[in-house]
Amino acid sequence: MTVTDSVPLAALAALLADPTRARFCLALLDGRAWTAGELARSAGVAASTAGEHLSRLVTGGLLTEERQGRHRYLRLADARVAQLVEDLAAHAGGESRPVTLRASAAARAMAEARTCYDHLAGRLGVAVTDALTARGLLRQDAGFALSEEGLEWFATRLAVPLPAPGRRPLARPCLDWTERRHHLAGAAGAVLCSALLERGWVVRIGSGRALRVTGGGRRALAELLGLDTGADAGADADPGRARAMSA
Amino acid sequence: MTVTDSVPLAALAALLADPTRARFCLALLDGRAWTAGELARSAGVAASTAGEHLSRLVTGGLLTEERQGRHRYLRLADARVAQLVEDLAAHAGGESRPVTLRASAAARAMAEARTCYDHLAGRLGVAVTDALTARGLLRQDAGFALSEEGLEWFATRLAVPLPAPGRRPLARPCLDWTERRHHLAGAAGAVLCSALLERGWVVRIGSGRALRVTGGGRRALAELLGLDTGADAGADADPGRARAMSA
DNA sequence: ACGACGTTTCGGCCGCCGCCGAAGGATCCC
DNA sequence: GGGATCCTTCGGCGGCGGCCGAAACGTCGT
Repeated sequence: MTVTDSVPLAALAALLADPTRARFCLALLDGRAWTAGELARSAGVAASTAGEHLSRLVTGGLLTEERQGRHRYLRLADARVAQLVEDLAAHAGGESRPVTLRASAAARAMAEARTCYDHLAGRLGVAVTDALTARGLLRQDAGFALSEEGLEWFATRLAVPLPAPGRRPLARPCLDWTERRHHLAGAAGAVLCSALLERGWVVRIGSGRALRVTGGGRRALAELLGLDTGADAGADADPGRARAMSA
Repeated sequence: MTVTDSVPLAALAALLADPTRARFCLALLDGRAWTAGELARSAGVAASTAGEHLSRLVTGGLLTEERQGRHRYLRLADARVAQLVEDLAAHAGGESRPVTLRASAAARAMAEARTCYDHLAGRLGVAVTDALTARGLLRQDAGFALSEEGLEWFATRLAVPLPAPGRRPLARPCLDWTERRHHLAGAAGAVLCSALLERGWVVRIGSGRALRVTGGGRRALAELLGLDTGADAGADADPGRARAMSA
């Protein structure tokens, strides 16, 4: 369509070159499907504006949409796109963004534990990755790779099936933007995260990507990985109300 | 500065969102340092236009520049940036693998030996400079200077006449872009390079600046300077099959 | 000293693109 | 049906940004 398209790289970059579209993609990094209206509000633009942006992102292949009734649900197209956005964000945020120490409750919760597309991030994500490594389950030399013991740990201790080796690598490093270190991503990171969520070991705080480790989760992680997730955070018996996310 | 900067991800993407700037980065993927004019021509824009783009890329941290005389040399800032550009290009272009491979082959040839303006550069250029120095022919203190023995070496051993001392210095250091060290430039560097080319000790690869040391060149350099240029690179008797450069 | 060359600065032009609000479907719930 | 909610389409506005050519600057080589 436009002149930009003569160079595919430029066309792709142009999709992310707009602050509003970039905000959309960053929000969608939590791996969940958002409605167009939610995204519009979270970015602070009119619904009409958001709608056009989202259409461009969809036709550009970065997002996929799913219509349900009067709702339009949007999510990142796949894990590769998520990886790309994370890489760019990490590179861009590099030096000039000590967002880490913002004293808001939401920021603290995010830094503590959150999802990053479909796997764990934040202090929890890094701690789990470190624990796996310390126990010889995960090797971190060139990239990430599960050891034999690691494969067995997933199968018997965690008791979840790992997908057959397909296009997506089992284990890969993902740069954590609060910890500035790598945590476990890839297929193994995804099944680990969903297992923790399914069993109620971690629960989502509000509607965002922040997570909270429950009492049962704390015990389970201690037993499975020797992980000390700290007994802080008071009232564990209040899974419903935890509106730490917003705008 | 602009509104885009409110979201670092968008600011970074905006740098690559312009076809001309994207072309620059893709061209620079070969790891060489290009002059501003070369980049302008390769992208088909005016020198003034290219200059502004390049300044933006430099201040944006994607490129680094180094000035030498009236030239402005530009290269990708580091390997991380190169990785980022490759990732984006791979995602955008879908299937443009051969470009990368050819680029890396070209990059390897360039790093090995090439001309820099009118003298030798790359590993070969630095090695020759080191050999000259080790034999007491070249002094590298403040600048570069040929010793008495060095003058004689050029006249009798290499058997080429050095130009009479004019405006152009006989020997001067020139920063090597791949080796990050200095190699011999100036009038002596120029006559040395043209002598090697004339005698077939080095030949140009394709139409670019990359060079290849021939079998005879290897022997001659070993005898003249005690230089070991490595007997690798297989078939020396096949000058045609070296199409590492292009476009 | 001079000319050639690579690069930069400066105006100025033009087009694209992001933004909005109002109006018009579409869907769900009552 | 009526009304609320979610989204899209359509003009229209404003501004950023890419492009060029001409002129100035610095460097190099003769």
